Amino acid sequence: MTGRESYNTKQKNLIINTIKKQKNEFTINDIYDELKGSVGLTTIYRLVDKLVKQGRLNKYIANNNITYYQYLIECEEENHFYLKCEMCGNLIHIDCDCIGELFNHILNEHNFKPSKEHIIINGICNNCKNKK
Amino acid sequence: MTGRESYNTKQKNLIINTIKKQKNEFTINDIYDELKGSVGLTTIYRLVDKLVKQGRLNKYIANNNITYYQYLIECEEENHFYLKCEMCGNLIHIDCDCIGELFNHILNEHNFKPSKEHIIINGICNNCKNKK
DNA sequence: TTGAAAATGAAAATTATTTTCAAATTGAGA
DNA sequence: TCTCAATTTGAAAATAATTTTCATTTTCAA
Repeated sequence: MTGRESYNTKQKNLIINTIKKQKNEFTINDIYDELKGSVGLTTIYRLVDKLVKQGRLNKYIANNNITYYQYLIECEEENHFYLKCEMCGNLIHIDCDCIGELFNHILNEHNFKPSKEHIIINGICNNCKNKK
Repeated sequence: MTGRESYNTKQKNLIINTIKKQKNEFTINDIYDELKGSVGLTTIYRLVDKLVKQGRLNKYIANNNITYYQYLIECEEENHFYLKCEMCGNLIHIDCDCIGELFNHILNEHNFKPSKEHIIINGICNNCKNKK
């Protein structure tokens, strides 16, 4: 029984809702632009940081050297597997045994225990492939 | 026939050699510390950036929020697949059909064309698993 | 209610990275 | 070997991103 861990606030709800509304990747500034006047920049940095530590957001540096975040679907499955289209930016959540099979293979054949975490593979989605 | 593309310099060689000597991930400062007096910080930033763009270095933000780089093995294979131990930091290059099979599966079953690039899966290596 | 813990946000501080620009270096061709 | 334009370098300045500080406000269990 340690002290209280967290309080609910208007700002937290606003930030989380705004994050969930983002189609794909987003930056700190995307969120700030929508919430200017309601939530301070510092608060956004703080909550986003916490979400990254909790594994609910993926943080990465893109080719253009900008730091992006992606909201990752919450579910009970152990391995989350995503395909990310480099053209349209879509993040496609895959629910398929293939990733579990790969992980088993790695465990058994390569003696390596993969972390249960989000795997993102980049490429081109079907839509964009046909457009070209 | 455009003009010359690149000149060889003492500094470039020093930086590349120092990068190759790093055991695993490294920071800009790791390189700078070794080359202080011989190469300026700006020059290191510039070459490392170029190597990232060429795909010879992997750049990422770790949990501690520090930007790390990893030297990736140069080879002709299309898909480079690595296992990275979260305990000892070892980066293990895997030469196995499993990743090609996964990529074929993604292409055929999920209608998505994965990029031919470096895939890194985190976890715990056999050595460290046994130590615990 | 009350009050201790947690959260907020503006400003300041810090840190990482990029730009600028004058000087030095490179290397192909004369 | 010399020349010279293109490239590279690096110190300093500028910029941009992120974190810290701290006084104030909010939350929520008792």
